[in-house]
Formats: sequence, structure tokens, C-alpha cells
Amino acid sequence: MSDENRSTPYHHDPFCHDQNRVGGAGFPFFCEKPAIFNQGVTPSPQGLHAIDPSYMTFTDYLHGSLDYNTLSKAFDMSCSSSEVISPVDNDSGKGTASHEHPSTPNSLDTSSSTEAVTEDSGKSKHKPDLQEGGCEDGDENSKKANKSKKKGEKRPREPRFAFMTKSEIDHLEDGYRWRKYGQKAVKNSPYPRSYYRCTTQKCTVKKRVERSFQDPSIVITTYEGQHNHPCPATIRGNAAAMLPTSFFSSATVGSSFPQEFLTQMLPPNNQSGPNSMYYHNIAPHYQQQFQLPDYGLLQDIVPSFVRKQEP
DNA sequence: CGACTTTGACCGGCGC
DNA sequence: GCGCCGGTCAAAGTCG
Repeated sequence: MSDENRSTPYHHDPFCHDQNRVGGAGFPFFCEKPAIFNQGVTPSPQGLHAIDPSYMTFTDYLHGSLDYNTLSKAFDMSCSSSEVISPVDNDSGKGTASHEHPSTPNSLDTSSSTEAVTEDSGKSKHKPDLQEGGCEDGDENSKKANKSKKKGEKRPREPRFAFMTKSEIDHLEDGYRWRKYGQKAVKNSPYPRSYYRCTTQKCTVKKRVERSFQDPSIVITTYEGQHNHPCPATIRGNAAAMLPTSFFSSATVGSSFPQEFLTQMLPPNNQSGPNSMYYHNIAPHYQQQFQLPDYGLLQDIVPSFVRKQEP
């Protein structure tokens, strides 16, 4: 076990205020300002949106407080920027985030060190529900048999949300507590993929963490499911410790916990075109708008979100 | 001693 | 049917 993966290696500023640091262990949306702006994209205050209370946060998503419809809407946004966002190929592995943008070579470089996208859960590779239920016929096959309970039933795959982050640290701190339950070598990648599960009881949220084989400095994190509990960091207060004090004085913070404003993805306010994703960080000057390059509407990329909002 | 990581094995889905 | 591959389990090991 490397120290980098230990749960709380954060004695540094997760916001990457230190320009010398490459990435950080903090939640990625905090840390990417330097990389984003390195591309010469210098956001001016005028070009940024005011923070709207209607914005949903990434944490909202993780907490399950937003529905698919909302999320879908959030992604159906406009664009005006030249920044590129790379969808992370679902099902992973194969390609995660690397091969899908031949025409946008900078999609993986440091042009946008944190990129978010929802993953399509549409692929048919489902596993039976292992978490609960279905342990009826005490089949001999012992433990392994447990895995295959509920045969024939396909577990509806949880919605996924993936993003890429430029970071030296594999396991990015997001305020939740995770237990690693597996690690696998990934085909076509020299870097293994790690599997984490939320340690909170009854919370089935999982996440996968892997490095882009094209750009090892990029970490691809995929969340699956939505937390059904408050962020443990709220209780422990360790995430708060990660935050610079100046952060708390931000007008956007309010009294809620940092997780509540880690990342916010803006619904299409008044801007622009269909092919963009927009997410911003807490601080207005962190905001950045991204445009989907080779893709059509986001719904084409994440059909699951579109499907799910239809009853 | 509890929480967590490591790691090899297993399982199911998918493509050929 | 077979092999590949992603995902998961669980025993053993590690850490604080």
C-alpha cells in the first residue's frame, strides 16, 4: 500500500494554490485551476456566470439529491468556449478516456485537467445484485455462489459519473470514506484500476480509479450510484481542514459543508449551444465552460440519463 | 483490535 | 463453446 492511497494524505492545500504542485489529492474540481488556466484560457469575471442557487452540485449528485432529469438538464448546456471536454468511455476500461478523441489531441493533455462526464449505463454487461437479497437456496457452492444469486435478473446499473483529473494522487479525496475492494489490471493500460466502495452501511456507491495510459498524469475517476447519507467528512471535519480559510469566506460557501460546493454543474442558464458541458468550481474565477468537440448532444453520450428521466 | 489494503481466484457477460 | 475481460469476493496482511 502506497502512502498516496492512504485515506487522508492531505496536509497540503487541495486547491492547488501552490502552483508548483501538480494536481493534488483534494477533490479534483478544486485543484485544476492551474492546469486549466495554463492553456491560456484566462477567464475574466465578466465571462463567468454568477453563482446561481439553482445550480446543482456534484455532491448533490453523489448524495442523490438530484434526479436524472436535473442532471440531464445540467448537461444539456450551451457552449461558447473553446475548451474541450472528453467524455470518459464507460465500460471502462477499454478505452477510458483516451482513444475516443482522435480528433482532439488536446483532450487528454493538460488542457483541461478535470473533465466530467456521465457514463452511459446502457451497455448490457450487468451483474446480478450482490449486495442484498437472493440468498435463498443455500447452494453449496459456498461463497462464490453468493455472487450469482438472482440469476437472470439484471441489476439496473447505477448512473455513473466520470471525470478526469490531473493528479499525482490516484485516490482523490472527496469527503467520503472509501474502502478498496479490488484492483485489476486493465487491458491496454499499464496502470491498474482500483475499485472502491463507500464504507457507509447501506450505501452502495462505488467508484473506480484508474490512470489514463495516454497521459499518466491524468486520473480517471468513475462514480457509480448516489450516496444516501451525508458526507462523513461533515462529521469528522477533515474535509473542512482541507480547505483554505479563504474558501470559507467565499460568498458561495454559506454555512453548509464544503462538500456542498465542491463542484457545481450549471444548468444552461442563458448561454448557449447544445454541445457543451459546463461546470464550475466554487470560486467564480474557477469557472470554466467546456465544449464537446466531436459529439452531438450530450444525450448521445449519456443516453442513460435521458432514458431515466422518462417514466 | 478494528479498519483498511492487497491479491489471487472466481463469476458472468460478451464477442468470436 | 470457448476465451477474454471487467468486476467482485474474501482471506491474509498491514497499519494506527
